[in-house]
Amino acid sequence: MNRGSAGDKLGKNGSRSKGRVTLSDVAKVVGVSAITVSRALNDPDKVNPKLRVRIEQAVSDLGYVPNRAARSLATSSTQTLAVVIPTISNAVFSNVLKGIYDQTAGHNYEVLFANTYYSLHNEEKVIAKLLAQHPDGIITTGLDITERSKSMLLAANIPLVQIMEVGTGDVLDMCVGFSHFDAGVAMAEYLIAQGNRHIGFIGAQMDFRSQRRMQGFLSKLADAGRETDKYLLTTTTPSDIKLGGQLLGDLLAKQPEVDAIFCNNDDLAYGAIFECQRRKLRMPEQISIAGFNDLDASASINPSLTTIRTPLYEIGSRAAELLINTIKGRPVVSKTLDLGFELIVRDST
Amino acid sequence: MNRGSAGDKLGKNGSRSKGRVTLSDVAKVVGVSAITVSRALNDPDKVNPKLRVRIEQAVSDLGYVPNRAARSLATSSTQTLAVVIPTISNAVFSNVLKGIYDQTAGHNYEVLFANTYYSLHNEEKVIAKLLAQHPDGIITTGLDITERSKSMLLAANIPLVQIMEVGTGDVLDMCVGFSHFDAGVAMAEYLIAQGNRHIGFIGAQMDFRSQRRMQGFLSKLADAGRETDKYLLTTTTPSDIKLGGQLLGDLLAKQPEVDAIFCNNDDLAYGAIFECQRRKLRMPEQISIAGFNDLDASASINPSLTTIRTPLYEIGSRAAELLINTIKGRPVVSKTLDLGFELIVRDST
DNA sequence: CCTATAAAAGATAGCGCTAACATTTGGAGC
DNA sequence: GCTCCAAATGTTAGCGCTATCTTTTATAGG
Repeated sequence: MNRGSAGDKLGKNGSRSKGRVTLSDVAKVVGVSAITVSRALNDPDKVNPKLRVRIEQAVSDLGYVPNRAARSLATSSTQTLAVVIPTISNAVFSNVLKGIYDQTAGHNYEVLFANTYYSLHNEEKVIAKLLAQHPDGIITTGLDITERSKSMLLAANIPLVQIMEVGTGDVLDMCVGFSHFDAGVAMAEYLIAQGNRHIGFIGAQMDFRSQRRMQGFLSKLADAGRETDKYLLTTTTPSDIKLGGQLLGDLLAKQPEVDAIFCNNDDLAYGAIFECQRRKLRMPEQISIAGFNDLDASASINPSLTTIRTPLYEIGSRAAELLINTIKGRPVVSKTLDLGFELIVRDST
Repeated sequence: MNRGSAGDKLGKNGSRSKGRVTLSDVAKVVGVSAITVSRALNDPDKVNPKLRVRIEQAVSDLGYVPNRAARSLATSSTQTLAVVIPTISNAVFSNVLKGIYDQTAGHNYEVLFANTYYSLHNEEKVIAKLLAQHPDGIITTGLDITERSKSMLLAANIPLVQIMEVGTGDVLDMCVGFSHFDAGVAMAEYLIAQGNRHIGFIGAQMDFRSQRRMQGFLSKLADAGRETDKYLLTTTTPSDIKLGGQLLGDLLAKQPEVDAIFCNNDDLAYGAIFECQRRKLRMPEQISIAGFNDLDASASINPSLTTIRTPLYEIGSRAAELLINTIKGRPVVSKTLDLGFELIVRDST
């Protein structure tokens, strides 16, 4: 049996429907009213068990699939959550997204997501686009948003969770993350305590959270009376592994005495380690390399990478949980969740 | 006149609605009918430019956001594509997904996706769930599906693209990918031509496509009169970097003479390379390592990894393109697209 | 001025579902 | 038998939008 060309948008009967089985088709077959079938499916306790069985049989015989658009229109609830992240092609956010999906899967919510590619202007556009779907709740990344985004989100009047960081700026509604500034501080403290003398920082992308990590890092270095600008190298180019090697090379060319580098993220750190390997620089004897996020490869690379483990999956699942609880009217203990971070010391420092 | 008396039972703002701005709110403000506002937004050429400007102004003043559920119901088109992939937490599929998103972003389609976690049973469930959203088209991964999945997909009567591989089994509708068997053959040919004597294979997950790669690889080895089972080590455990190191260790323990290994995917290859580094095995002099997919790190790792580049992003974008063209009734030249693969020779072999 | 025709705007009627209210049914209790 | 009440089912009226058809208004030509 062939599938028929997708061009026949209107059913054979010329009606506007696609000729799909509807609730009233089922109702007709069973000999009851449509609302009874609706109840049998959505609130089974309210229909006579015997009838219910007949209805379920008919639903299955006819292959009835509820039309969620119609349901949404009638209930003004879409059972949909919207998610705004910078980019899916970054393991950081695919981990977060996985947390969101695993959490929602059991709750019959659909997830819609969109990438901003780290642009606030794109963010406005995708927020508008996602809100047009009238999601029951929305997750956005970061606390830095434009006024326009803010007013759209507030006007939507749905629960909102801002993820990835806490402790900076205004939280519009709810918030799940950790302090990037503190993470930067923690790494600086550690590298200082390890006895490194010329401590550097390399960063790419330099979105708001990267900047906060850097600020925390530099503020601690300053407190300890260390150089801050001298061993600093950043770019707004999107981060990748190759770039880590280049930045390390550039920094070493300028300041060969640098003996420890905090890389903005693990990808850059991998690139830096590979470059050190090529230059036959012994880690950590000649140079220490540290990363951020504790992605998969960090434990296996040689030397294994000292990094900061961030609760990515948990951020996603807790944010989705908060959203769902709020939507369902369940009490929410705290509107802001600081999930912290953990310094993972390995062989690279 | 306005809609007044009929709705009065439900209070002014209709207690069922969420008090959002609707088309008729905009229409009232501008002093035209709702359908004119609808046209101004969806088919601007059909309304007088001056009026259109006033309508657009009112839309913006009121912060009107169209309700897509209502639109879907009226048009019986959801402007939604469904995507079924094994797991988002695998760079392979996040690349594919990115291609899908970038392609759909310009076409005002929403994307719904679900993970099967490599289980055919989960796949049935997520297909049912996604179809309940009445997507206008659907993308699924692989050609191996259950009868139940197949009949649901056919019953939905929407365009379908099966992605990731071509040339095996029955294509239900359309298909975009490449031949995993041929990729395995190509790698075997290359490793043989390089003069390796004891050529092995390590694999994890071992989903259908992994198996096909392995079959192609082994069949070529067999053709060349080489050992096939002796240097073979696979597991159904999900693949990750650490596992690559373990499998390499296990294989070397059994067969220390192995001098080349084709790893099921780049992640395993990275783990294998890291393990070789720790064992101070010189690559490629003592052992050659090859991977599959050409992920980001492959060009930077030491030694850089010989691998097979697969058109992941392109698979996603071409699949989405096919779907959209079919939905819009545009002619589709070919229902099956073999995008091929490319052997990337680097320093690890 | 009129008609002819195109362009612009409106009226009406649903899409498929469910909230709210209305009615019927089946027992329990007297 | 009857009343009373809860459980079960039904009726009605939209949710917000657009397909379709109809009417009005602008434009042109004679």
